[in-house]
Amino acid sequence: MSLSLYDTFSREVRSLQPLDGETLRFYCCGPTVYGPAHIGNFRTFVMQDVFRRVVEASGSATRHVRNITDVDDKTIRQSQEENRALSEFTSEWTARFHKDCDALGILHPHVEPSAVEHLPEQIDLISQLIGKGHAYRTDDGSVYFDVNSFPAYGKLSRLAEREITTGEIDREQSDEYDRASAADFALWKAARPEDGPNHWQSPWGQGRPGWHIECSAMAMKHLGESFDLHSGGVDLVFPHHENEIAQSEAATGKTFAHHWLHIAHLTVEGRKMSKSLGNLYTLEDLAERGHTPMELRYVLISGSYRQPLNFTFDSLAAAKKSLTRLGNWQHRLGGDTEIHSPGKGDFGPFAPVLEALLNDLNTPEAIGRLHSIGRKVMAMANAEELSPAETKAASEGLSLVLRCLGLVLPNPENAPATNIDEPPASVNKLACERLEARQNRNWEAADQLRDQILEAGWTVLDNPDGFSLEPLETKTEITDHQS
RNA sequence: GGCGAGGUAGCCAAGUGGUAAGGCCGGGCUCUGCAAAAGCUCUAUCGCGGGUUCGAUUCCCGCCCUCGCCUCCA
Repeated sequence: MSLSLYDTFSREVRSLQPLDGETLRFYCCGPTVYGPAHIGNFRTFVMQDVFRRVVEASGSATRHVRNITDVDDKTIRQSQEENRALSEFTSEWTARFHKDCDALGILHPHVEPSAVEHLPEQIDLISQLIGKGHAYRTDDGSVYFDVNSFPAYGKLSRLAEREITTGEIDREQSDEYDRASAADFALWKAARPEDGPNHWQSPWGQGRPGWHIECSAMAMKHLGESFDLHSGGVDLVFPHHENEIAQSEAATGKTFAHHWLHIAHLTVEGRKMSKSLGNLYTLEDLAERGHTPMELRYVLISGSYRQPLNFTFDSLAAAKKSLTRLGNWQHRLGGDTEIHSPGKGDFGPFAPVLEALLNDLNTPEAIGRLHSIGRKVMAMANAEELSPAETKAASEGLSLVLRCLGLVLPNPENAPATNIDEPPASVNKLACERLEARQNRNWEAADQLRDQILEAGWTVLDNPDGFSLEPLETKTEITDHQS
């Protein structure tokens, strides 16, 4: 069974099968590494990860390329401001990105090309475009793509149906880069003083590549001139992906990507994320509030990728509870807890979950089915109504589902892992006394001791082996502002 | 203004031409000395007004509201 997936280009849900019959080749626009990625960025990367996992579960191999944008306006400006070498600056943020991705259980792409390491490929592509009359050099040594030379321009974003705001070019841009038509976009940008040492030799003089060209060059290098699917956030539909199509197809005459996957944006508490609103959260910000990356992952896949998703701290708390519950199930059924890709397998009683995922990556439906099927299966398991074979099937099915979703669940046996603080000896002593009182069935004394422990700022929880102590929730509410 | 998406229970969020998945919260119950945890269970007629239909939340029209993109933001 293959995946049906909405295609931005044709605007319909289409069955997705590898062009070469074997390996589904796809390209994801990666991060610009000039700072920490925020949870909105991660929605895209997490959904792309689920996409890959589902394709692999459906039986296809994949070849996943995701770039690192390490040479552009933002990386150059920021590194210059910090007085640091571009490569040092970007490799630091690249490392941070990798760390975050790992924490979120995002599989590593098979190839992760860096823009600055693919300058020859980009220059070559630009040369081809000039040669074929699709691009021109300006007096300052920049090169632009001539949009008028490519009649199909705008077909992805249906630009023809829009009112193009020509003439409304940013003043600063038009002063510095002298393009012929407002719609034309830079393939190569001539060096500017403020770029510092960040310019490279080209047939058109010192400069650096434009933003869009890197993806065309790297995608074609690592996936071929024509490949299965291209993906990114919705904001990339125009102009980034539109421009990629124009550059690539003008150069090769072939269809660039056969399917376009775009992930809708994340809003935060009902509002667009922005620096001025102070709601651009990073994984670090969430960690400071006591939330784990997996909780975020769960939230990010709890809505349809085609719809804007509203992130709230309540949903993060809900995710924690759900994960705990799923973790209990997995523990009781005894499945494995690896993060790796699912591959093809028998989903057993959880087959309807895979079905939901194959239906345009319907992750909310899948999660709903996971819960309702899981509840039934666990009820039977608890009533000891499952044969060993059925238990095994359920266990394997659950593991496969979790791997499709990329969820790594908390193990109830190491449950209080969040509690790093050791209780002071005095509190511990009170708790021991309370245990003794309980063993003597002296409930009054036990309750009194619990009150004392509470006053000391700790909660005592009874369990079969004795007790555990947890610090009282210091409710740092969400009222504090981001700086 | 152009293009696009959407308004479903306190919150998040699916879905269907035949009277609405799931999660969280809340209520009730079971278990437990009490708690906690866990388990069970209850809770919506789908923005407003028309229309098509035997029947619409699901299709069409109008209105109100929200949101995204419109040149380098995932």
